[in-house]
Amino acid sequence: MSATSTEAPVGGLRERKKAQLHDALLDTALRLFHEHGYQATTTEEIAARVGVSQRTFFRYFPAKEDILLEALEGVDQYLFDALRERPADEPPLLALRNALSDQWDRVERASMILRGGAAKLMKQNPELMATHMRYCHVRQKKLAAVVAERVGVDPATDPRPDLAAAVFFAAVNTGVSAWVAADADFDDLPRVCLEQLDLLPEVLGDDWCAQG
Amino acid sequence: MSATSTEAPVGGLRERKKAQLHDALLDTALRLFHEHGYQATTTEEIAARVGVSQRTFFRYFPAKEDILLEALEGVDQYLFDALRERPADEPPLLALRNALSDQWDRVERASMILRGGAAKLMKQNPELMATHMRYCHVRQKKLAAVVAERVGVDPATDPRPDLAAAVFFAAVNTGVSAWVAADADFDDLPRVCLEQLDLLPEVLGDDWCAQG
DNA sequence: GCGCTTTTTGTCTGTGACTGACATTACATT
DNA sequence: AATGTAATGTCAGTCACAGACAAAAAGCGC
Repeated sequence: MSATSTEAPVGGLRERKKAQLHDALLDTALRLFHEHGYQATTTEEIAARVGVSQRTFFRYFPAKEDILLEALEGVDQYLFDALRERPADEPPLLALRNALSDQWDRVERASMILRGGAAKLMKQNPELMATHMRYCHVRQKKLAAVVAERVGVDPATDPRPDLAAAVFFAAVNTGVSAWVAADADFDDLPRVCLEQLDLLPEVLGDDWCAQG
Repeated sequence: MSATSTEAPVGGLRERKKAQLHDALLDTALRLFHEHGYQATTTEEIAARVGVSQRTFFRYFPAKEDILLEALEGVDQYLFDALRERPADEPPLLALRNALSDQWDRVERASMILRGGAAKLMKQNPELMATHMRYCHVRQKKLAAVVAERVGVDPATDPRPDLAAAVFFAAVNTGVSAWVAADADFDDLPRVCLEQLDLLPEVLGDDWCAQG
């Protein structure tokens, strides 16, 4: 039932309950976001629904927004896995592009909440698009690490993995943004994003300036 | 004295006072951010220092963060101007790169608060980097409009201006991020950002994957 | 099972961003 | 000066979040 969780083989009762509560909070929050919208859902509501105090909620999630972060992290995980499975001789950004394409099937099956949910959430309140941007920083760092690992360089000294991750997210976010603006169907999302990625060479290139 | 303001030839007394108060709030806020940090500065403090109620502060700035947005908008204006002055036959991203280079001199002279300030602000609390990301959405849209105008396409139908703006900010932000991490001098900022922009073709290219 | 330590949770309290409602003041117009 | 309109102040309220401390619930040796 639980939408997320790495399902460790469990340690003591303590850790089990902790993980359980964590997942309960996450799932409940996402469900409430879906039902009433992000803003309209208070942290007290979430806590109450799960049966804990608001204070406890904040002990599991430093901020309300972190709920969204974790949800995205779940999605990113699929992307990372997909990236690792791409042939090593593919240049990084092409591999990312293809990984994005590969992962979509898995995401679709992953979370019902995400499927119809993220779509509606984004359309309901565009502020989430802005809120979402804030996390790109975190997500980029992780993606950069995976890219660096893949290429075999040190992300601390080589700026290219960071830049590649940034460009990738820039393109994908532009795609998401366009998709929201177009009010398109959920299944169109990947296509729109891939289009942006495929457009990168042209946008970067020199043959784009003199025309009407 | 005033750091910002388009200095209209003034209409009635009303509008003059309004603009005056707006600038006073902006300047005071930035000064306080610089002195005590962003978090430590309360909206009440800002309002009190200017001599108005907190409620009035929020009537001028929908959120505390909007102070930062407006400050950035001021900077962006220089970038837009610089971009418009670049030769028309330069491809968009190269023109952006050069515009960034061009604008720096003007920015340096523009605001004392920005000069030593933004640097310290970013280093003091890295959360601002994340906060800052949120605004890229807004800034990107505006930049995309300028790019579209320059190239002579409709930004509503052609996705390339949006993508170009997104990629540009992605690179610049990666540069800023690296600069903050390196704890470098303020004057190094433009160089670091330009480096990222110059690195774009390589990162996009195919000749980057097989090496140790 | 029974104390004892450690972790986790609840409760209380407080701060600070932000908002709606409404009275009040200040400019504008005639 | 009279009156309408826009700006401001005041007040009360919501909500995200944080510190402090006590209560409850593991874990652990006996």
